[in-house]
Amino acid sequence: MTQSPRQKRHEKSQQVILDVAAKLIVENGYENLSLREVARQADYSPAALYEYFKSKEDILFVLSEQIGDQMLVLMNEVPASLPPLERIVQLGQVYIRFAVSNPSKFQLMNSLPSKRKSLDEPVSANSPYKLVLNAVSAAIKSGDIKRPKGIHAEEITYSLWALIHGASMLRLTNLRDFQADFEKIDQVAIKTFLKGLE
Amino acid sequence: MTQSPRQKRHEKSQQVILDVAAKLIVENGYENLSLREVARQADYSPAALYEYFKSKEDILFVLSEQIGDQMLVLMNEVPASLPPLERIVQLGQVYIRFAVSNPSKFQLMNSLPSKRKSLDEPVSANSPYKLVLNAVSAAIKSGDIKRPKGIHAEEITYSLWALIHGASMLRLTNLRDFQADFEKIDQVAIKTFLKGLE
DNA sequence: TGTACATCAGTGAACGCGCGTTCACTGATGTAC
DNA sequence: TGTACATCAGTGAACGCGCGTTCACTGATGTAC
Repeated sequence: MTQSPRQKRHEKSQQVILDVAAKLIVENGYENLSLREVARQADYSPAALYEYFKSKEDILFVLSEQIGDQMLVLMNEVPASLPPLERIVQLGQVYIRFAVSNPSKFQLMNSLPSKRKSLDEPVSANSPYKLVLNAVSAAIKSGDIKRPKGIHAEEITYSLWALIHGASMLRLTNLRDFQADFEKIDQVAIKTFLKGLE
Repeated sequence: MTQSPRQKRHEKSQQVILDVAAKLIVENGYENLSLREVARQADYSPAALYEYFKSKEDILFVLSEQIGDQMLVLMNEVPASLPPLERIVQLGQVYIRFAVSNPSKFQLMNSLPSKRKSLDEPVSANSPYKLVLNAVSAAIKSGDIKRPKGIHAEEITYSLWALIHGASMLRLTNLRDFQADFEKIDQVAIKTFLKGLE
Protein backbone atom coordinates (compact mmCIF):
# COMPACT_ATOMS: atom_id res chain seq x y z
CA MET A 1 0.00 0.00 0.00
CA THR A 2 2.92 2.42 -0.29
CA GLN A 3 2.46 5.33 -2.63
CA SER A 4 4.65 6.46 -5.47
CA PRO A 5 5.73 10.12 -5.43
CA ARG A 6 3.28 10.71 -8.23
CA GLN A 7 0.38 9.32 -6.28
CA LYS A 8 1.33 11.46 -3.33
CA ARG A 9 1.46 14.63 -5.36
CA HIS A 10 -1.78 13.70 -6.97
CA GLU A 11 -3.54 13.37 -3.66
CA LYS A 12 -2.01 16.57 -2.43
CA SER A 13 -3.26 18.51 -5.43
CA GLN A 14 -6.67 16.94 -5.00
CA GLN A 15 -6.83 18.18 -1.44
CA VAL A 16 -5.66 21.65 -2.46
CA ILE A 17 -8.52 21.86 -4.91
CA LEU A 18 -10.97 20.63 -2.31
CA ASP A 19 -9.69 23.17 0.19
CA VAL A 20 -10.12 26.04 -2.22
CA ALA A 21 -13.56 24.79 -3.17
CA ALA A 22 -14.52 24.51 0.50
CA LYS A 23 -13.32 28.04 1.13
CA LEU A 24 -15.33 29.39 -1.79
CA ILE A 25 -18.41 27.52 -0.67
CA VAL A 26 -18.13 29.06 2.77
CA GLU A 27 -17.94 32.45 1.13
CA ASN A 28 -20.57 32.12 -1.58
CA GLY A 29 -22.69 29.06 -0.84
CA TYR A 30 -22.39 25.80 -2.67
CA GLU A 31 -24.97 26.75 -5.31
CA ASN A 32 -22.61 29.48 -6.47
CA LEU A 33 -19.44 27.45 -6.62
CA SER A 34 -17.57 28.14 -9.85
CA LEU A 35 -14.95 25.71 -11.08
CA ARG A 36 -13.24 28.51 -12.97
CA GLU A 37 -12.87 30.42 -9.73
CA VAL A 38 -11.57 27.34 -7.96
CA ALA A 39 -8.98 26.93 -10.71
CA ARG A 40 -8.03 30.59 -10.46
CA GLN A 41 -7.45 30.47 -6.73
CA ALA A 42 -5.71 27.12 -6.83
CA ASP A 43 -3.40 28.35 -9.59
CA TYR A 44 -4.55 25.92 -12.19
CA SER A 45 -6.16 26.25 -15.54
CA PRO A 46 -9.85 25.31 -15.54
CA ALA A 47 -8.97 22.24 -17.56
CA ALA A 48 -6.54 20.97 -14.95
CA LEU A 49 -9.32 20.25 -12.46
CA TYR A 50 -10.45 17.45 -14.71
CA GLU A 51 -7.20 15.71 -14.01
CA TYR A 52 -8.39 15.30 -10.42
CA PHE A 53 -12.16 15.15 -10.54
CA LYS A 54 -14.43 14.00 -13.26
CA SER A 55 -17.04 16.71 -12.76
CA LYS A 56 -18.22 19.53 -10.57
CA GLU A 57 -20.77 17.20 -9.04
CA ASP A 58 -17.95 14.90 -8.06
CA ILE A 59 -16.18 17.67 -6.17
CA LEU A 60 -19.34 18.62 -4.32
CA PHE A 61 -19.96 15.02 -3.38
CA VAL A 62 -16.51 14.51 -1.89
CA LEU A 63 -16.79 17.79 -0.02
CA SER A 64 -20.13 16.93 1.46
CA GLU A 65 -18.66 13.74 2.85
CA GLN A 66 -15.79 15.64 4.41
CA ILE A 67 -18.25 18.03 6.00
CA GLY A 68 -20.19 15.14 7.49
CA ASP A 69 -16.93 13.99 9.04
CA GLN A 70 -16.35 17.43 10.53
CA MET A 71 -19.77 17.38 12.11
CA LEU A 72 -19.07 13.93 13.50
CA VAL A 73 -15.82 15.05 15.12
CA LEU A 74 -17.64 17.82 16.95
CA MET A 75 -20.41 15.55 18.10
CA ASN A 76 -17.90 13.01 19.35
CA GLU A 77 -16.55 15.65 21.67
CA VAL A 78 -19.74 15.38 23.72
CA PRO A 79 -18.70 13.03 26.57
CA ALA A 80 -20.24 9.58 26.36
CA SER A 81 -20.19 9.56 30.14
CA LEU A 82 -22.95 12.18 30.43
CA PRO A 83 -26.36 11.12 31.73
CA PRO A 84 -28.28 9.81 28.68
CA LEU A 85 -30.78 12.65 28.36
CA GLU A 86 -28.22 15.34 28.96
CA ARG A 87 -26.05 13.79 26.30
CA ILE A 88 -28.84 13.86 23.74
CA VAL A 89 -29.55 17.51 24.49
CA GLN A 90 -25.93 18.44 23.98
CA LEU A 91 -25.64 16.47 20.75
CA GLY A 92 -28.58 18.44 19.44
CA GLN A 93 -27.03 21.71 20.45
CA VAL A 94 -23.76 20.85 18.76
CA TYR A 95 -25.67 20.10 15.57
CA ILE A 96 -27.46 23.44 15.63
CA ARG A 97 -24.32 25.36 16.49
CA PHE A 98 -22.47 23.79 13.59
CA ALA A 99 -25.28 24.76 11.23
CA VAL A 100 -25.36 28.35 12.44
CA SER A 101 -21.59 28.78 12.31
CA ASN A 102 -21.17 27.05 8.97
CA PRO A 103 -24.31 27.79 6.97
CA SER A 104 -22.91 26.95 3.57
CA LYS A 105 -21.25 23.74 4.67
CA PHE A 106 -24.38 22.67 6.47
CA GLN A 107 -26.54 23.28 3.43
CA LEU A 108 -24.21 21.38 1.15
CA MET A 109 -24.10 18.47 3.58
CA ASN A 110 -27.88 18.25 3.49
CA SER A 111 -28.38 18.82 -0.20
CA LEU A 112 -27.50 15.28 -1.22
CA PRO A 113 -30.01 12.53 -0.49
CA SER A 114 -28.92 9.78 1.87
CA LYS A 115 -28.05 6.46 0.30
CA ARG A 116 -30.25 4.61 2.76
CA LYS A 117 -33.73 4.29 1.33
CA SER A 118 -35.72 2.60 4.08
CA LEU A 119 -35.54 1.43 7.67
CA ASP A 120 -34.73 -2.07 6.46
CA GLU A 121 -31.34 -1.03 5.16
CA PRO A 122 -28.47 -0.81 7.62
CA VAL A 123 -27.58 2.54 9.19
CA SER A 124 -24.24 3.78 7.91
CA ALA A 125 -21.62 3.58 10.62
CA ASN A 126 -19.72 6.67 11.74
CA SER A 127 -22.45 9.09 10.81
CA PRO A 128 -23.92 11.80 13.01
CA TYR A 129 -27.27 10.07 12.71
CA LYS A 130 -25.85 6.79 13.96
CA LEU A 131 -24.32 8.60 16.92
CA VAL A 132 -27.65 10.07 17.97
CA LEU A 133 -29.38 6.77 17.35
CA ASN A 134 -26.97 5.09 19.75
CA ALA A 135 -27.57 7.78 22.35
CA VAL A 136 -31.32 7.33 22.02
CA SER A 137 -31.04 3.56 22.26
CA ALA A 138 -28.94 3.95 25.39
CA ALA A 139 -31.55 6.24 26.93
CA ILE A 140 -34.24 3.68 26.19
CA LYS A 141 -32.19 0.88 27.70
CA SER A 142 -31.47 2.91 30.83
CA GLY A 143 -35.17 3.65 31.16
CA ASP A 144 -34.76 7.41 30.86
CA ILE A 145 -37.20 7.47 27.97
CA LYS A 146 -39.93 5.08 26.93
CA ARG A 147 -41.09 4.18 23.47
CA PRO A 148 -44.66 5.10 22.47
CA LYS A 149 -46.40 2.00 21.13
CA GLY A 150 -45.40 1.10 17.61
CA ILE A 151 -42.47 3.49 17.78
CA HIS A 152 -38.87 2.36 17.88
CA ALA A 153 -35.53 4.01 18.56
CA GLU A 154 -35.18 5.00 14.91
CA GLU A 155 -38.45 6.88 14.79
CA ILE A 156 -37.58 8.76 17.96
CA THR A 157 -34.18 9.61 16.57
CA TYR A 158 -35.72 10.84 13.34
CA SER A 159 -38.13 13.08 15.26
CA LEU A 160 -35.32 14.54 17.32
CA TRP A 161 -33.39 15.07 14.14
CA ALA A 162 -36.37 16.87 12.61
CA LEU A 163 -36.52 19.15 15.63
CA ILE A 164 -32.87 20.16 15.64
CA HIS A 165 -32.69 20.22 11.86
CA GLY A 166 -35.69 22.52 11.71
CA ALA A 167 -34.24 24.80 14.35
CA SER A 168 -31.04 24.94 12.27
CA MET A 169 -32.76 25.60 8.98
CA LEU A 170 -34.99 28.32 10.36
CA ARG A 171 -31.91 30.10 11.65
CA LEU A 172 -30.38 30.01 8.18
CA THR A 173 -33.44 31.09 6.24
CA ASN A 174 -36.58 32.66 7.73
CA LEU A 175 -34.98 33.74 10.98
CA ARG A 176 -31.63 34.69 9.47
CA ASP A 177 -31.61 38.11 11.11
CA PHE A 178 -33.94 37.40 13.99
CA GLN A 179 -32.62 38.26 17.45
CA ALA A 180 -33.51 35.91 20.30
CA ASP A 181 -31.90 33.58 22.83
CA PHE A 182 -32.05 30.57 20.58
CA GLU A 183 -29.48 28.59 22.58
CA LYS A 184 -31.84 28.59 25.52
CA ILE A 185 -35.03 28.08 23.57
CA ASP A 186 -33.63 25.20 21.55
CA GLN A 187 -32.35 23.54 24.69
CA VAL A 188 -35.77 23.73 26.30
CA ALA A 189 -37.35 22.46 23.09
CA ILE A 190 -35.21 19.32 23.04
CA LYS A 191 -35.81 18.72 26.74
CA THR A 192 -39.54 19.17 26.22
CA PHE A 193 -39.55 16.60 23.47
CA LEU A 194 -37.65 14.11 25.64
CA LYS A 195 -40.01 14.81 28.54
CA GLY A 196 -42.86 13.80 26.24
CA LEU A 197 -41.27 10.35 26.21
CA GLU A 198 -41.52 10.24 30.02
CA MET B 1 -61.16 53.07 -6.59
CA THR B 2 -62.48 51.96 -9.97
CA GLN B 3 -59.92 50.86 -12.52
CA SER B 4 -59.39 52.08 -16.01
CA PRO B 5 -59.32 49.41 -18.73
CA ARG B 6 -55.60 49.94 -18.95
CA GLN B 7 -55.10 49.24 -15.27
CA LYS B 8 -57.18 46.12 -15.54
CA ARG B 9 -55.20 44.77 -18.45
CA HIS B 10 -52.03 45.64 -16.66
CA GLU B 11 -53.00 43.64 -13.61
CA LYS B 12 -54.13 40.77 -15.74
CA SER B 13 -50.82 40.62 -17.55
CA GLN B 14 -49.01 40.83 -14.26
CA GLN B 15 -50.88 37.80 -13.00
CA VAL B 16 -50.25 35.89 -16.22
CA ILE B 17 -46.54 36.43 -15.75
CA LEU B 18 -46.74 35.37 -12.13
CA ASP B 19 -48.66 32.25 -13.08
CA VAL B 20 -46.11 31.22 -15.66
CA ALA B 21 -43.30 31.92 -13.22
CA ALA B 22 -45.05 29.87 -10.54
CA LYS B 23 -45.48 27.00 -12.96
CA LEU B 24 -41.82 27.08 -13.93
CA ILE B 25 -40.76 27.21 -10.31
CA VAL B 26 -42.83 24.13 -9.57
CA GLU B 27 -41.09 22.40 -12.45
CA ASN B 28 -37.52 23.56 -11.96
CA GLY B 29 -37.18 25.08 -8.51
CA TYR B 30 -36.98 28.77 -7.81
CA GLU B 31 -33.19 28.86 -8.05
CA ASN B 32 -33.50 27.91 -11.69
CA LEU B 33 -36.19 30.34 -12.70
CA SER B 34 -35.29 32.05 -15.96
CA LEU B 35 -36.98 35.29 -16.95
CA ARG B 36 -36.33 34.53 -20.58
CA GLU B 37 -38.22 31.28 -20.22
CA VAL B 38 -41.05 33.06 -18.42
CA ALA B 39 -41.25 35.53 -21.28
CA ARG B 40 -41.21 32.71 -23.82
CA GLN B 41 -44.08 30.85 -22.19
CA ALA B 42 -46.09 33.98 -21.49
CA ASP B 43 -45.67 35.08 -25.12
CA TYR B 44 -43.75 38.21 -24.38
CA SER B 45 -40.32 39.43 -25.26
CA PRO B 46 -37.87 39.30 -22.35
CA ALA B 47 -37.94 43.09 -22.26
CA ALA B 48 -41.70 43.21 -21.76
CA LEU B 49 -41.47 41.74 -18.28
CA TYR B 50 -39.86 44.95 -17.13
CA GLU B 51 -43.10 46.70 -17.90
CA TYR B 52 -44.63 44.73 -15.04
CA PHE B 53 -41.87 44.03 -12.58
CA LYS B 54 -38.74 45.94 -11.89
CA SER B 55 -36.52 42.89 -11.44
CA LYS B 56 -36.40 39.14 -11.10
CA GLU B 57 -36.10 39.54 -7.36
CA ASP B 58 -39.34 41.49 -7.39
CA ILE B 59 -41.17 38.64 -9.11
CA LEU B 60 -39.85 36.11 -6.62
CA PHE B 61 -40.87 38.29 -3.73
CA VAL B 62 -44.45 38.68 -4.90
CA LEU B 63 -44.67 34.97 -5.59
CA SER B 64 -43.42 34.02 -2.17
CA GLU B 65 -46.16 36.13 -0.62
CA GLN B 66 -48.79 34.43 -2.74
CA ILE B 67 -47.46 31.06 -1.65
CA GLY B 68 -47.73 32.05 1.99
CA ASP B 69 -51.36 32.87 1.32
CA GLN B 70 -51.92 29.45 -0.20
CA MET B 71 -50.47 27.79 2.87
CA LEU B 72 -52.69 29.91 5.06
CA VAL B 73 -55.82 28.89 3.18
CA LEU B 74 -55.02 25.22 3.75
CA MET B 75 -54.31 25.73 7.42
CA ASN B 76 -57.54 27.63 7.85
CA GLU B 77 -59.39 24.55 6.71
CA VAL B 78 -58.48 22.86 9.97
CA PRO B 79 -61.62 23.37 12.09
CA ALA B 80 -61.19 25.86 14.92
CA SER B 81 -63.68 23.77 16.86
CA LEU B 82 -61.25 20.87 17.30
CA PRO B 83 -59.85 20.15 20.77
CA PRO B 84 -56.82 22.45 21.18
CA LEU B 85 -54.12 19.78 21.04
CA GLU B 86 -55.71 17.93 18.17
CA ARG B 87 -55.93 21.18 16.28
CA ILE B 88 -52.24 21.87 16.72
CA VAL B 89 -51.34 18.40 15.53
CA GLN B 90 -53.42 18.81 12.40
CA LEU B 91 -52.01 22.25 11.65
CA GLY B 92 -48.55 20.72 11.76
CA GLN B 93 -49.56 17.93 9.45
CA VAL B 94 -51.04 20.34 6.95
CA TYR B 95 -47.77 22.27 6.95
CA ILE B 96 -45.71 19.17 6.28
CA ARG B 97 -48.10 17.91 3.63
CA PHE B 98 -47.93 21.22 1.79
CA ALA B 99 -44.14 21.10 1.84
CA VAL B 100 -44.00 17.56 0.52
CA SER B 101 -46.56 18.18 -2.23
CA ASN B 102 -45.10 21.54 -3.27
CA PRO B 103 -41.37 21.31 -2.69
CA SER B 104 -40.38 24.23 -4.89
CA LYS B 105 -43.05 26.55 -3.59
CA PHE B 106 -42.21 25.64 -0.04
CA GLN B 107 -38.55 26.34 -0.55
CA LEU B 108 -39.20 29.69 -2.17
CA MET B 109 -41.54 30.67 0.63
CA ASN B 110 -38.80 29.99 3.15
CA SER B 111 -35.91 31.48 1.27
CA LEU B 112 -36.74 35.07 2.14
CA PRO B 113 -36.05 36.24 5.69
CA SER B 114 -39.01 37.35 7.75
CA LYS B 115 -39.44 41.06 8.23
CA ARG B 116 -39.86 40.64 11.95
CA LYS B 117 -36.51 40.87 13.65
CA SER B 118 -37.25 40.20 17.31
CA LEU B 119 -39.98 39.13 19.71
CA ASP B 120 -40.62 42.78 20.52
CA GLU B 121 -42.00 43.49 17.08
CA PRO B 122 -45.60 42.62 16.37
CA VAL B 123 -46.47 39.30 14.74
CA SER B 124 -47.74 39.83 11.20
CA ALA B 125 -51.45 39.13 11.03
CA ASN B 126 -52.81 36.50 8.65
CA SER B 127 -49.65 34.44 8.56
CA PRO B 128 -49.36 30.71 9.13
CA TYR B 129 -47.15 31.44 12.11
CA LYS B 130 -49.78 33.68 13.68
CA LEU B 131 -52.37 30.96 13.22
CA VAL B 132 -50.29 28.40 15.10
CA LEU B 133 -49.42 30.96 17.73
CA ASN B 134 -53.12 31.51 18.36
CA ALA B 135 -53.73 27.80 18.59
CA VAL B 136 -50.91 27.43 21.10
CA SER B 137 -52.17 30.36 23.15
CA ALA B 138 -55.62 28.78 23.20
CA ALA B 139 -54.18 25.49 24.39
CA ILE B 140 -52.37 27.28 27.18
CA LYS B 141 -55.50 29.15 28.19
CA SER B 142 -57.55 25.95 28.22
CA GLY B 143 -54.91 24.31 30.36
CA ASP B 144 -54.11 21.59 27.84
CA ILE B 145 -50.46 22.58 27.89
CA LYS B 146 -48.37 24.41 30.47
CA ARG B 147 -45.50 26.80 29.92
CA PRO B 148 -42.06 25.76 31.22
CA LYS B 149 -40.67 28.54 33.40
CA GLY B 150 -39.34 31.47 31.42
CA ILE B 151 -40.99 30.19 28.26
CA HIS B 152 -43.95 31.90 26.61
CA ALA B 153 -46.41 31.00 23.88
CA GLU B 154 -44.06 32.35 21.21
CA GLU B 155 -41.17 30.14 22.21
CA ILE B 156 -43.40 27.09 22.24
CA THR B 157 -44.75 28.01 18.84
CA TYR B 158 -41.26 28.46 17.49
CA SER B 159 -40.22 25.04 18.79
CA LEU B 160 -43.24 23.41 17.21
CA TRP B 161 -42.44 25.23 14.01
CA ALA B 162 -38.88 23.95 14.15
CA LEU B 163 -40.18 20.41 14.52
CA ILE B 164 -42.58 20.48 11.61
CA HIS B 165 -40.27 22.58 9.49
CA GLY B 166 -37.44 20.13 10.09
CA ALA B 167 -39.66 17.19 9.22
CA SER B 168 -40.59 19.01 6.01
CA MET B 169 -37.07 19.91 5.04
CA LEU B 170 -35.70 16.45 5.68
CA ARG B 171 -38.34 15.04 3.37
CA LEU B 172 -37.22 17.43 0.63
CA THR B 173 -33.47 16.93 1.00
CA ASN B 174 -31.80 14.09 2.92
CA LEU B 175 -34.80 11.81 2.95
CA ARG B 176 -36.04 12.70 -0.53
CA ASP B 177 -36.28 9.07 -1.61
CA PHE B 178 -36.64 7.45 1.78
CA GLN B 179 -39.63 5.16 2.25
CA ALA B 180 -41.38 5.22 5.61
CA ASP B 181 -44.74 6.01 7.18
CA PHE B 182 -43.89 9.64 7.80
CA GLU B 183 -47.53 10.69 8.29
CA LYS B 184 -47.72 8.49 11.32
CA ILE B 185 -44.27 9.22 12.67
CA ASP B 186 -44.67 12.97 12.34
CA GLN B 187 -48.02 12.83 14.06
CA VAL B 188 -46.53 10.97 16.99
CA ALA B 189 -43.63 13.40 17.09
CA ILE B 190 -45.88 16.42 17.43
CA LYS B 191 -47.97 14.68 20.06
CA THR B 192 -44.85 13.73 21.94
CA PHE B 193 -43.67 17.30 21.98
CA LEU B 194 -47.03 18.52 23.26
CA LYS B 195 -47.03 15.78 25.87
CA GLY B 196 -43.74 17.19 27.11
CA LEU B 197 -45.68 20.30 28.01
CA GLU B 198 -48.01 18.20 30.17
C1' DT C 1 25.68 6.57 -15.44
C1' DG C 2 23.59 7.76 -19.45
C1' DT C 3 20.01 7.51 -22.59
C1' DA C 4 15.59 6.58 -24.87
C1' DC C 5 11.12 6.58 -24.17
C1' DA C 6 6.51 6.33 -22.04
C1' DT C 7 3.70 8.53 -19.01
C1' DC C 8 1.98 12.29 -16.78
C1' DA C 9 0.52 17.06 -15.22
C1' DG C 10 -0.99 20.89 -16.95
C1' DT C 11 -2.29 24.50 -20.62
C1' DG C 12 -4.78 27.70 -23.99
C1' DA C 13 -8.32 28.12 -26.65
C1' DA C 14 -12.54 27.12 -27.95
C1' DC C 15 -17.45 25.09 -27.89
C1' DG C 16 -21.97 26.06 -26.99
C1' DC C 17 -24.76 27.75 -23.81
C1' DG C 18 -27.94 30.78 -20.97
C1' DC C 19 -28.44 34.62 -18.20
C1' DG C 20 -30.64 39.61 -16.40
C1' DT C 21 -31.10 43.98 -18.01
C1' DT C 22 -31.15 48.24 -21.02
C1' DC C 23 -32.12 51.02 -24.98
C1' DA C 24 -34.02 53.19 -28.85
C1' DC C 25 -37.91 52.20 -31.26
C1' DT C 26 -42.84 51.44 -33.20
C1' DG C 27 -47.53 50.64 -33.74
C1' DA C 28 -51.89 50.45 -31.07
C1' DT C 29 -54.96 52.41 -27.72
C1' DG C 30 -57.30 55.87 -25.43
C1' DT C 31 -58.34 60.96 -24.51
C1' DA C 32 -59.72 65.77 -25.21
C1' DC C 33 -61.67 69.05 -28.04
C1' DT D 1 -68.16 62.48 -35.05
C1' DG D 2 -63.75 63.30 -36.38
C1' DT D 3 -59.19 64.39 -35.51
C1' DA D 4 -54.78 65.39 -33.31
C1' DC D 5 -52.02 63.95 -30.03
C1' DA D 6 -50.11 61.87 -25.78
C1' DT D 7 -49.51 57.75 -23.62
C1' DC D 8 -48.81 53.12 -23.45
C1' DA D 9 -47.60 48.10 -24.33
C1' DG D 10 -44.46 45.69 -26.37
C1' DT D 11 -40.28 44.57 -29.45
C1' DG D 12 -35.54 43.33 -31.36
C1' DA D 13 -31.14 43.65 -30.68
C1' DA D 14 -27.47 44.18 -28.08
C1' DC D 15 -24.43 44.59 -23.72
C1' DG D 16 -21.51 42.22 -20.86
C1' DC D 17 -21.15 38.45 -18.34
C1' DG D 18 -19.99 33.71 -16.50
C1' DC D 19 -20.50 28.99 -16.88
C1' DG D 20 -18.89 23.48 -17.30
C1' DT D 21 -16.48 20.80 -20.27
C1' DT D 22 -13.48 19.10 -24.18
C1' DC D 23 -9.56 18.84 -27.19
C1' DA D 24 -5.17 18.83 -29.18
C1' DC D 25 -1.03 20.01 -27.37
C1' DT D 26 3.65 20.50 -24.74
C1' DG D 27 7.17 20.31 -21.53
C1' DA D 28 8.54 17.90 -17.21
C1' DT D 29 9.05 13.74 -14.61
C1' DG D 30 10.05 9.14 -13.85
C1' DT D 31 11.40 4.35 -15.55
C1' DA D 32 13.99 0.56 -17.71
C1' DC D 33 17.99 -1.00 -19.72
